[in-house]
Amino acid sequence: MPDRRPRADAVRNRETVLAAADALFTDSESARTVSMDDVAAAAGVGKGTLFRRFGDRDGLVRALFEARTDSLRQAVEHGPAPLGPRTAPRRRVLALLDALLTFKLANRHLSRALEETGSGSPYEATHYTWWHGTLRDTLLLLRGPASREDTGAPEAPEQPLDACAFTAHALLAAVRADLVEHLLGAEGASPEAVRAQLAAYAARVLDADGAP
Amino acid sequence: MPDRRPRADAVRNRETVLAAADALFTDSESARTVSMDDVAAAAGVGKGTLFRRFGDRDGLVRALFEARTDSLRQAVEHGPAPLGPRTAPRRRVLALLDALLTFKLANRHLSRALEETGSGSPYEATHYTWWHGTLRDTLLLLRGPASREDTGAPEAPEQPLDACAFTAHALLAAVRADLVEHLLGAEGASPEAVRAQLAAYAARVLDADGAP
DNA sequence: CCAACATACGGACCGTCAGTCCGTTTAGCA
DNA sequence: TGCTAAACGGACTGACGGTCCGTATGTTGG
Repeated sequence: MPDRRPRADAVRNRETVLAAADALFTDSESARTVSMDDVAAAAGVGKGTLFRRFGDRDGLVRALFEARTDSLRQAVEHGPAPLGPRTAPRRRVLALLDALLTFKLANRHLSRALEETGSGSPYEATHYTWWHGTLRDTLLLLRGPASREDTGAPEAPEQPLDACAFTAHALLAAVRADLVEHLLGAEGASPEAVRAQLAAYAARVLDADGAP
Repeated sequence: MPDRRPRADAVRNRETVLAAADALFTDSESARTVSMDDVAAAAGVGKGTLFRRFGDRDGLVRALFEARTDSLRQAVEHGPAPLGPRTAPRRRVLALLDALLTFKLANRHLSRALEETGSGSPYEATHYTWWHGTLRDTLLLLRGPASREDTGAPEAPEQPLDACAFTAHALLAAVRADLVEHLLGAEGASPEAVRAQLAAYAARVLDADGAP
């Protein structure tokens, strides 16, 4: 009883829908103005097909986001410096943040859609927990393996809330899509200015990190 | 043709609605599960009344938030140290962040409702721009008056994106309602732990702030 | 090449919800 | 007490996310 490969028209439609949704999102001001009917119509596909493929609105946005994000993720997980895992921690943290910010700058609307469309908070999304885990682990390295028995009492598998985890959250919060959008839009900042400010900010956080 | 004072039943209803909405929000898991019909029913008031008073969903949430936030705002604008304007900058920044976080810890659901219900981004909301302005100005003082004749450079009303403004955004992002909720909920942190982590994080940012 | 089956398709349909409209009620005033 | 402007309430509308099911089509075994 082997699982058959998916039908040809199915995969074709999947691509069509993804492309249509992408175009719609990047063209529209707010992601909320794009309805599922719009996507279906733009893709020349029935609504049923849309929901069958992606489950719900969230699923569509997630699928699109993952497709666009895949190469970045590869680079972080297996690539060379400065994003890859063999980079020196401090440099890598800065590179990770800059890469994430750059992606959001280039895909503002999609990123906003992802963060605001979630039925729950964006913090439950697997892509967030992945970024957070990666960043936290790198911060842990940066801080040095020495100070690592303190956070948890020897027998406490549940750390209350370790400093690296919080720092990772706080740094990621600084590149949230709606903030980025606001800086670019209402505050009229250039992408380069935002990147420069983030880099300076992150450097300040890191430089103070080791020394209490 | 003086504007008459509002009718007695109108103000009574306003309070009733606000109280009902507050109760509903704090009881419900996600603010999105509270419909306007729910509020109207709980307040024992017609839907028309609700919308006449508050304009739309956003208006209701904003009104409620402002009512709950008012005393804090007073304390920041005119109160004594550590929140008031006469506090030493470093101490005041820490106090502001802690006060804001404490408020969000105590009013999780309302705060989340405020941030996620906005038709636009939360960054356009006046309460955000107020917090951001206050924080930025205090950071400016902290950094020293030296580097500061530029803001109102006679001919440059548009600064590109100054470091204090960005830092203020980044620090405020660390206390966003959904992050706070996540830390408390999914990560099981205690309110005190979150406050401690935020204080430590902010201190790191500030201590590095002066020295490039 | 054909038949039969699994899979996918489409769009009518449903429930919910924000927001509107308008006929009715009532507070406030002279 | 009677008049009027203000407020009230709830039926109604339009839009949207999501479901259902009869129909069409790619795929596979004979």
